Amino acid sequence: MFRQIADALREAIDKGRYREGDKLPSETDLVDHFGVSRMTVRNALSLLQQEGLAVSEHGKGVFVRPRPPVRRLASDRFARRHRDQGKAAFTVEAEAAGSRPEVDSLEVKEERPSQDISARLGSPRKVLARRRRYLLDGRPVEFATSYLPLDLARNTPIAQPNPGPGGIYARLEEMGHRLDHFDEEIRARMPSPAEVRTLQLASGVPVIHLVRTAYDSEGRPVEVCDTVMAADAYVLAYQLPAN
Amino acid sequence: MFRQIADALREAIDKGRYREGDKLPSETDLVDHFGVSRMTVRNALSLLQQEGLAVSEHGKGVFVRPRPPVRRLASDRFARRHRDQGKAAFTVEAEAAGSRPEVDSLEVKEERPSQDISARLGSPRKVLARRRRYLLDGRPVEFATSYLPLDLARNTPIAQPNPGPGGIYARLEEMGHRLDHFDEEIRARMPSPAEVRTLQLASGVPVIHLVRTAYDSEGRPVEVCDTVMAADAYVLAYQLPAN
DNA sequence: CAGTGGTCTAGACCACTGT
DNA sequence: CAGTGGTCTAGACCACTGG
Repeated sequence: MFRQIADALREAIDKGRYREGDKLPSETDLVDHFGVSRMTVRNALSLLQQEGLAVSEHGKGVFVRPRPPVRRLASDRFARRHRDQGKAAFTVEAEAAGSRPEVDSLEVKEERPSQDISARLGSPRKVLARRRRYLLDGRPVEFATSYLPLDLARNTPIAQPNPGPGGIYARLEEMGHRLDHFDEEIRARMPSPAEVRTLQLASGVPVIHLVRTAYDSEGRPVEVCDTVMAADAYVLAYQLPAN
Repeated sequence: MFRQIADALREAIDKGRYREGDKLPSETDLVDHFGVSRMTVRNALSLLQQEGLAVSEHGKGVFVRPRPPVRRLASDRFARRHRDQGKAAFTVEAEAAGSRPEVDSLEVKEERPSQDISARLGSPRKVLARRRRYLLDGRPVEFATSYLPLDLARNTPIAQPNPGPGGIYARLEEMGHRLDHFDEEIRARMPSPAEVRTLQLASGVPVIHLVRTAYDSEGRPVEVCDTVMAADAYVLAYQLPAN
């Protein structure tokens, strides 16, 4: 029964009878309309939320989930030519798209690396960790941590909260680590409770987990950036040569 | 209360007191242990399932979700050098990884393209659609549809269920469409009910939606491949040049 | 068969929202 | 304040699993 109710609502949403942001019938309405108990109705609404089709707001109602504008990450976003500006890439790009960018909870620390990070960076004893959260129009969309071998980053502008124009990649190149290429690994999964909090994720929204490793021209890994993104806010775009 | 129960179980899982595939305490056990009603316990277990930490099996119990082996898709997987074999790339690679590959529900049809596909392919009136499902060790992991402009694919080996060694990309190149590059777009979201069925997805498992467009050396889009993957079965890997 | 999870009921009280 | 969703109870019957 609760599946039938969910199907009915899903179809109504698909057919446009309810649009993004519209309020669905209240639980009481559905109880009356379908002649079932409230738990059954709640079960149906819960299904739609798990599918990412609806969000509930306490005291207000259940709404068709609005599709936020997505941020497109192009595969050339770290190309050197995009780096000679005074502002961070995120800021430039967000303003170009007409959004209000913010960077938040910036934290720079020396740490002992996790096993995974350590392996990717060639087993340094300690690393510099740069954490920050990105927001668009007040909405958190991404939480990222950069790790650099401490022997490379200590007492450099990279250890400062604001590393200066062009970001840490520009600083690395100034320090003689000409960047050669980046490896990116992409996974998708449901968020942990902590991630739900920091990214203010609605239920039914997965995260994209991206781990990028930057290599210098000698093949040494110089940075690993671990990024968790709200999946409904991003499209990742890559261009691959046919050979 | 149900959050506390979920927290307790989550912590026990994180700390390894329950391992992958282990059975969690039954609902009755939890009711007795925490002194709450069954709905409260079910609420807690449902949370863990939404997080992708647990799966329930009717009549058996609730189990810590096993992490299946992931398939790594490298960004050079369509490089020409990987194409001169007799078998499909999926098959070769799966066997190398020690898995048993299968391809399933193969279907080749002429269709009118959706608006999105049409735009990507330069607005052909009709397209050839090649649908197929991929399985590893009996488990569905990916459902893919390739679309090609019909004027390009009609009456060619591409319109056959088995297009021959090297797949449709090899055939396209034989037909004079030398491939130049691919664009890939990646999104993650929760699956539709239909996708849950065809990929046999557990709750709490998102899908990765990948749309790849192949361009020939004249810049013409010659194929769009729309792929939906079980997110717990894949890591996508890309290599980006620093310039 | 006993034990498990799946569904549903009927009712209660609470917390949040907007008027 | 009325209307909304959030949580919880106590109980019932069902469907599936395994011995």
